[in-house]
Amino acid sequence: MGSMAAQTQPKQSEAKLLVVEDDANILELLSASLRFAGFDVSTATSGSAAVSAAKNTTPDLVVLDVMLPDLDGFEVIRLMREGGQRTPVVFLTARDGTDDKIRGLTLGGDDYVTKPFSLEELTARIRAVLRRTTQGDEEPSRLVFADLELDEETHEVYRAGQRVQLSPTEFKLLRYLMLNANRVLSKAQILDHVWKYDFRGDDNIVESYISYLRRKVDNVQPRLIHTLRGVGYVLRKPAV
Amino acid sequence: MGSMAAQTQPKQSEAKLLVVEDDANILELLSASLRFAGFDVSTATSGSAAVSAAKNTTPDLVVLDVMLPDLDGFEVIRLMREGGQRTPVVFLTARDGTDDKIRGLTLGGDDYVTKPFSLEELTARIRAVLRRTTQGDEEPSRLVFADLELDEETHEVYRAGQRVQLSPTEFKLLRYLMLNANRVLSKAQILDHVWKYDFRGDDNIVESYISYLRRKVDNVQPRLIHTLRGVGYVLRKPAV
DNA sequence: GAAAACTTTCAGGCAGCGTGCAGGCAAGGG
DNA sequence: CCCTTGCCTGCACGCTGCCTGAAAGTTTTC
Repeated sequence: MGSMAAQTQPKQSEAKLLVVEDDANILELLSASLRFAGFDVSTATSGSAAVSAAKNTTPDLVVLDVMLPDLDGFEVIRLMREGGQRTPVVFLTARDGTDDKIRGLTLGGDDYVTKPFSLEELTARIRAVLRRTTQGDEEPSRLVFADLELDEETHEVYRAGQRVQLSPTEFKLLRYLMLNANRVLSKAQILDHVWKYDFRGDDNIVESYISYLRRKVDNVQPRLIHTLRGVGYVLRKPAV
Repeated sequence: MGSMAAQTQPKQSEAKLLVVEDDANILELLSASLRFAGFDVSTATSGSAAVSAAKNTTPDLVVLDVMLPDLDGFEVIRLMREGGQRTPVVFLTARDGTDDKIRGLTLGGDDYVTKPFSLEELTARIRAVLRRTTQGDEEPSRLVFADLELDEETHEVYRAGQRVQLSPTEFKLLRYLMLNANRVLSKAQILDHVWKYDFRGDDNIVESYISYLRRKVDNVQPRLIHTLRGVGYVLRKPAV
């Protein structure tokens, strides 16, 4: 019969997140999708609200917009840490990389993502930070499906033991497919998760990247990337 | 005598739906058939009515036309969620994919269906979203009848253990037959459920697709798809 | 600041699919 | 037994969705 039990959720460890963001649209986008990804999400829309929320709910990680109406993100963190909390942070920043303060963040185990970002980018960073800071129960950084291997830390990809070079978008797409192996993904879903949220292009770009991936990663038997005409794509082992 | 108790309804969990649609014809079509499919349906014909209806009846899922006279669908959702409701949504949208806002709909477990749609398409999406968002009591995604198996998530179909490839319409038709196993379905009924509601064609297309299905899926003993001359078709195990 | 790598769009081509038609066959009634 | 009616299915046509090469546009690298 069919393969097997669950393949339940693309879920991650059920960690508690605090998401701090003043733009209502982006906040909604983030909380909806992070919740769906299996996190326990609470929210705040200002710096001061964030500080007290962090005190009460003791999140495992904070997703924090740098630009806030009252305090800026760095102030928020300073206050939290004065209060004794060492919660790791993933910052959301605007693209003006001139901001020196961002540098040096990765030293403390924190990280940042620049707006606009894709959800795959953000969740990958969140997972990576949690992996680093949650010592003990090693969340593995290596995804494996059939003879396909992808290492989230080193960004290395192997098919049938052979190293394959992927561009950033190709990598993100493949990771998304692997995290959702055996689940059919529509082009709309792929666009929503792998491309930046402000992308205004059409579905065809997904077709293009599927084509690139096939050439680089799926050019041997058995084929793993399958098209379901009118429905979407799926990563799976061929019929029994 | 006869087979047995019930085989009651093609019922899904008796979930409460709120259907929001301003076109009276379509609203009637939807509420009638969703009710028949076993849902507990309430309706609204404007955005503001929808918001307050949602507050009062706390539906398990909202079917929401994007184009409404007062607020648009996105505003409705925004207001509902500001009110603390996390109800999942299936949007009904026009086909002109140019609508930027469509992006991001698949993120929180929500989904959308483009007009014109078939009732099978819509109910399948509703079931899928409920399955995903109702954690806990796993509604199975696999329909089984005799040695026929159909997986709604992966779109895989097996007959007697053998994998069978179906086109989208073939798949929808088979799903409809399986959801209504042991119930006689007229060609008109099939046309109404499996084909888009604006289809203006001939009954003969149902005959054609039944023929395709027989060839692909019913070419072994015992035959499961039966013709009732002058009445319709039925999926059932041969006489005792 | 030039070159290389990467992303995005465009367009041609192809295969799978949906639909209508028509000839043939089977069932049922007179 | 023949005629009628309803159903089955092969065929053909046109359309849609998908794939991919190439070019244009953008970002990164050196």
